[in-house]
Amino acid sequence: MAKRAARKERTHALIIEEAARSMRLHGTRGVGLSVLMKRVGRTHGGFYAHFASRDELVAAAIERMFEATTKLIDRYLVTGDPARGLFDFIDHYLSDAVRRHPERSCPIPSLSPEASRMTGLARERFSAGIDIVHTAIAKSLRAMGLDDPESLAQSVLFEMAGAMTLARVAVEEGRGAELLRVARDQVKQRLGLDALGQE
Amino acid sequence: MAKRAARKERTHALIIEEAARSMRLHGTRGVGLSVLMKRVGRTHGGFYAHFASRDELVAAAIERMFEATTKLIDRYLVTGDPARGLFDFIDHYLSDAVRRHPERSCPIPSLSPEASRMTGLARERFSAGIDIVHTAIAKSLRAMGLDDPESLAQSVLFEMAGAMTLARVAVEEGRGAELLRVARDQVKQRLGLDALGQE
DNA sequence: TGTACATCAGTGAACGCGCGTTCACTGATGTAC
DNA sequence: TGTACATCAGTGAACGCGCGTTCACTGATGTAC
Repeated sequence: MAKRAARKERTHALIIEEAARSMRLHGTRGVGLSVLMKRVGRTHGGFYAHFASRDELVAAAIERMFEATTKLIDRYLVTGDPARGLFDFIDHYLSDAVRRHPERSCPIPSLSPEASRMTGLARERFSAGIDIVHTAIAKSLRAMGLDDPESLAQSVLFEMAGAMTLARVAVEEGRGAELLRVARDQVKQRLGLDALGQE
Repeated sequence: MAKRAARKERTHALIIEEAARSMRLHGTRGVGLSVLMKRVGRTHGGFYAHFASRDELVAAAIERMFEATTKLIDRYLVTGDPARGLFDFIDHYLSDAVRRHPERSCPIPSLSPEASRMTGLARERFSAGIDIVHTAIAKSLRAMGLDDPESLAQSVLFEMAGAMTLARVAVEEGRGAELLRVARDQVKQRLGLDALGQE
């Protein structure tokens, strides 16, 4: 049977899921365990049947966040035409939907400065997550035959991360969406991808 | 005389200064009023002779942080040759010293995601601060005769903000400095500034 | 299949702690005459 | 210049609150025979 084990596993996954969600939205310090466990439908004392400490949860949540980003990479950057894939990846990564929903988007634009203040496993996982994105972009650029794909990929990732971060800060209505449009155009243009948009 | 007023003014400035320092280092939520007032050499109850609330201090500190950035802009981007000024601005903004000392650097790479979660004055000031940097870069690009300086300036600011943020996350020794070198080269290259480096 | 006991995910109350904020008080500074 | 009173930046203790963590307990699930 293992009915108990199955329920525990489900609870465990739900806690991580909810942490990944609300920490991207409010920052890693922005959610209390009490609220979090209530959202999962459990009482907050039960948390310690799953994690030894809050820090351990943060590390688990970061891992979970990058799994979502990895899925995105798999969708756009692993198979198919590299130029077309990268074009679509950029459109997705810098979409207005992503701007409005950090809770289900790549953690890099929402949590990087916090990550730079972390230590141990959480920090390492975040850093490793960034490397995964960089490597995937570099691979596409190399397949496209571009010069120095490693450096160019870094540059592109910097711009995309910065663009989403700053687009989220904009207060004026429509300004965030406008900044993202600029970023998409600029990134595509310098990768020679702008012609693809006219098909 | 106004000896009392002078002392109050000094204390007020010290509180903002220390807040601007430690909030860039640890995040706006990363410093308590008690520790902060101790660093200023006062007891923490005295805080409320200067600010109505902690939020008010955050707004004041953000204003202070951008004053430092504005000074940087004045130094590099207002007078003199625009290309040379921008070249030096990029070198400074993306220097390894800045990476190692967020406490005395531009708040954009260290606090933007937090800013996107703020409301009211603090949020508006942060957003206005970003605009100041963007406008200054755009002005230089226009003076250099580049196409669509507004969009290009956004793109460059995105990349610089993202580069510094991610360089600070890197764990491996020397990796952060390396990422910044890449970013400086890439930004200069796409602005046609790389030739200036050989003088 | 039925009974007796063991396990352990989850409950819910309590813990100490640091937080932002309040407040009665102090004593140096400032004002009035 | 001297005296009496007012001001108020700063003190230091206390406040309620939410935090992460602990713990005695429960009762459904699992195991042994």
